[in-house]
Amino acid sequence: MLRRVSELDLSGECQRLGVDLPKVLSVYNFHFWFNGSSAKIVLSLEPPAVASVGIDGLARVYAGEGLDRAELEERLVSVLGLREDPAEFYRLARSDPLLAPFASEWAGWRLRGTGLWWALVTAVCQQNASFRQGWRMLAKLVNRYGRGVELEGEGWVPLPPSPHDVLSDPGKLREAGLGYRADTVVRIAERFVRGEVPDEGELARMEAGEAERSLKTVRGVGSYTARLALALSARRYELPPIDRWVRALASRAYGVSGGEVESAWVNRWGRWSALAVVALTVALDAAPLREALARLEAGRLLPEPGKLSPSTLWSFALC
DNA sequence: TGCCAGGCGGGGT
DNA sequence: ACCCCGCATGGC
Repeated sequence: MLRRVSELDLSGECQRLGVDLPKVLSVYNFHFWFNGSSAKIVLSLEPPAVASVGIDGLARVYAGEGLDRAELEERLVSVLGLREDPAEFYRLARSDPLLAPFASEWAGWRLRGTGLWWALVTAVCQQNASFRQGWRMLAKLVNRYGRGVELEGEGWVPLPPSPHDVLSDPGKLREAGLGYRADTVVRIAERFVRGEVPDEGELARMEAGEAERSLKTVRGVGSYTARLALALSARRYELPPIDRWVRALASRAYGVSGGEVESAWVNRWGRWSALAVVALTVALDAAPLREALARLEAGRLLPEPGKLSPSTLWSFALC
C-alpha cells in the first residue's frame, strides 16, 4: 500500500501554458490507467511511486518510504510536458502539409513521457507490427505479469513488469504475443539489471547521436526503437523515428523520394523532429498505411472518433 | 490461405 | 553504401 505523500493543483499552470490536460492524459493511454476523468501515472517502478491526475488538474502523488516528495512532484510535472515549451513546434506545424490542422485544433496536446525501460519495451512492441498489435502486446504484458500497487484510498493500480520480473519469467513475453521481439526485451532487461543503461537524466545531457548509439548496442534495438524511446523517455526529439509509415506519408506530402525523407524531415522540424512523428500518428489515428494515405489525399488530418486509435485507445479493453 | 504490419540484423552485392 | 531475406504473431 502506497501512502499519499503530496497533493497539488496543476490547473493554473495548465491554463497559463495552454495545456489541454484531457488530451495529455488520454492520448496513447490504456483503460487501466485512464478512465475518462483521471489518469494513473507511474513515476517510479522500483520502488513504486504513482501519481493520480484528474482532467481538472488535481493531482496526488503516492509513494513508499525513501522516495523524495519534491523529486516525484518534479517528475510528474516534467512527464506531463509542463517543463517543455513547444511553441516553435506548433508554429512550424501551422504551415505544414501534414500537421497544419493538428496545430490549430490540438495545440494543447503534450507528449506524456515514461521511464526509459518502459519506453524501450513500448518501442520494441511496435517493430514490424500494426499499431493495434503493438498496443495489444503492451496491454497483455501488464496483464500477464500482474504487477501492481494499492494506493491509499484509490484502489489497485496495475504496473508494468520490471526488468527483474521479465528475467524471472521471460516466458510471459511470448504469452503476451511478442514473438521474436521477446529476446530483445530480455536483452534490454539484462542491461537494466546490470546497471549498464544510462538513466533519463544522462540521456537528456548526451548528444543525440551518442544517446542513440548507446541504445543501439542492444541487439534488436535499431534506429527506430532507440529514437522513439529517446523521445518518450527523455523528450529528445532531434532524431526522428522514421518507419515505413512515416516514410510513405512524408514522401507523398513533401514531394521527396523515400530515401530523402529523413533529411527533409529534419530540415523542416529541427529539434522537434520526433515529436512531429508522434503527433502525425495521433493526427492520422495511426491508421494502416493505405488508409492514412487516403486520408492525406482527402485532407482528413485530424483524429476521428470511433475506431481504435492513439486518442481512443484508453476506451477499449485490449485483453 | 496467404500476406502484411509504425524493424532488425546478417549476408549478399 | 546499398539490397534482400527471414524472423513470431495476429488480423483480415
